[in-house]
Amino acid sequence: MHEYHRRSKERGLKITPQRTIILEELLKAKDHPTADDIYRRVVSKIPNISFDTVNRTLLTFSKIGIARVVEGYGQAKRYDPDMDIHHHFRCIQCGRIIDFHNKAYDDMAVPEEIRRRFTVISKKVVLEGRCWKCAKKGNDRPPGRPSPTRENSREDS
Amino acid sequence: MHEYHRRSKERGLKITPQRTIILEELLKAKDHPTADDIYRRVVSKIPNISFDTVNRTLLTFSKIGIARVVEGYGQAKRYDPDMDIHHHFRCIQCGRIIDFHNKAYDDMAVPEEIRRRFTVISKKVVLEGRCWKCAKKGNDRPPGRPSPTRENSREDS
DNA sequence: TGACAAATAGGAATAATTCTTATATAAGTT
DNA sequence: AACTTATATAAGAATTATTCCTATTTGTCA
Repeated sequence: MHEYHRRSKERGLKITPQRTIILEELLKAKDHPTADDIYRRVVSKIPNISFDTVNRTLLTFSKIGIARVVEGYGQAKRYDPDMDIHHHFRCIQCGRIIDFHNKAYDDMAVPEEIRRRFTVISKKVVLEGRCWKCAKKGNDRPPGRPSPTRENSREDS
Repeated sequence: MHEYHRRSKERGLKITPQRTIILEELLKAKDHPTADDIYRRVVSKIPNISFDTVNRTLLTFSKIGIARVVEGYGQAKRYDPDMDIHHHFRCIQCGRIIDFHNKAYDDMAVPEEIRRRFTVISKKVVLEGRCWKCAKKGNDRPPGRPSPTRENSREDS
């Protein structure tokens, strides 16, 4: 929240009630909400807010570094308010993304070859496989369509 | 190609000329093409193929394990025919994804905590930052819209 | 308070993906 | 080689996600 004010001023961005409430909702989120998810949560507080504003604002947040877009696979963008280093496990069946922390992963060095050519800002390990729920269901069902965008449970993508 | 026949038979999938040509194009690709990219390449060989067939087929390939969908950030899905372990660098400005190999990364152990709860099938490190081209341009331009879906150069996303 | 750049709402437009349905075809069986 | 049938296809409609356009409003700073 403090970062929000600091970086906004730094970039000449205005503090609007819409942005503030969108940020509050995002920070509150324990999942990795889509723009549409946030829109639904925010619209109850600012009934006439437009989807475009929510979407634009989330992109703005990711540009100024107070949220990030997490990796997806062609579905809707998903945002993550946790800017600390952490890693992801992704279920190839339902699309759920689960955060985890691991010191060894945090400490991995960036290869010289890469550092020479690029400016590396962040680093993360992505593991893929099946979550306990999908493994239980049996892997006979096609891993086709990832989980629905709406109505998400805990520890969700 | 052999895997294609083996796994198709295993799953009761048919070998159709469309699928074969789509696979050939995918294997030929040195970038990470979108379904639309592949469609454009294939349509010159099978003029009346439908986009839907290409899209469906690519999804099928990723299900039977002869291609994979690479991480994106809300843009079109991108496919990768390289099933061997490798890692990605992604430019937050232009969206370009660059493959690289690194033995130390390949050898990282999967944390016990994760192995207990999930079935891990693949593992990869994703680095993010700016590529040399975007770093040169100066980072004044908003990192907003990622690179265009079309007209991609080499070493592209 | 006044000026003005930036942000917003609302709806239109575009992109990406998937669905529906009628038809065609690969692959196994005779 | 013909038969059978589950699977795949084309074509276009429909859905979902995202962005653009424009008139209007609103923070911010002098």
